[in-house]
Amino acid sequence: MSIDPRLHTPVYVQLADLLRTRIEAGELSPGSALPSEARLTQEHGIGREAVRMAISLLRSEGLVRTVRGHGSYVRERTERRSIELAAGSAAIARMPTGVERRDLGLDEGVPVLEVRNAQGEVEILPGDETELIRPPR
Amino acid sequence: MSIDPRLHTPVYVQLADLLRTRIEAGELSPGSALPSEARLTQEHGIGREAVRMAISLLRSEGLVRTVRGHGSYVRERTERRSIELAAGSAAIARMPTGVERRDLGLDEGVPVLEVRNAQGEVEILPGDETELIRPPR
DNA sequence: GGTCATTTGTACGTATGTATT
DNA sequence: GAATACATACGTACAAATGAC
Repeated sequence: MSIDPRLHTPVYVQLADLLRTRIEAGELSPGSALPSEARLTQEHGIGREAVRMAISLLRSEGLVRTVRGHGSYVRERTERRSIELAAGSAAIARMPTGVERRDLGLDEGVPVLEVRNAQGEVEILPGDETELIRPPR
Repeated sequence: MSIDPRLHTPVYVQLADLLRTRIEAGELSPGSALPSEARLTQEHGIGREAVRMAISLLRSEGLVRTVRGHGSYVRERTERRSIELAAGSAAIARMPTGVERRDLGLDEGVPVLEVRNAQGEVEILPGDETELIRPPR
């Protein structure tokens, strides 16, 4: 599997597709490190910007987590706590603000659930650790 | 309000903060166009990459939508359809795959709701047009 | 603590491609 | 076709975080 700059598909998308395939195949397993930017740059003969855009794309999909000065890692599947949606409550999904992301310790590419109960009280829940349920009657 | 490259905060974050403030103040109202990349570059005396990173940040927060060859626009608040979470169902929030984004016509920075009913059937709903509710008893 | 190598982050410049008007 | 605007992609340089020693 290789990258061809002459194709219609942008180089960075080709690299993202390639890495995503390796992740989904389990070749890059949850928790394991992606090759460094330098390695990806050299091995595929492309520029660093294309490499960074590819990884940024995977981050925004919630597949990858990047630690500055350390590397990028395949995100592990988190445990989800089941939260019961109470009668008279409503929930929406949206991206967190910068403040919310810091407060909740959310990775990039992770939405939040905003739940509003019958009293109008709002709660913000981390999207990757929450499952909203309504119990069977 | 101005941008100072000497501050600890990166230039692109400063610009994003500045634009976000103007959006939240209503100075840049929903549907209206942000200044072009060229204008922002000139007016703030910064490079184009910093401008693009700022807008990219706002996009990932779901605040802004960018149309190639046209410009970037403040995203309008969409109407939300209320969907009842059925008994025995569960819902999670996550980012869409590339395919899902195209199929649902989602802007960047918009998550999906993945609802699984008691029969195990899965439905993917656009996060910016959906509100999950459980009716009052 | 301090230094070093590694790795990602920020920021600039330049050039060309592609979509819209 | 022309003008405008965003997208892709290269190169360069330096800053900042991390881990190893």
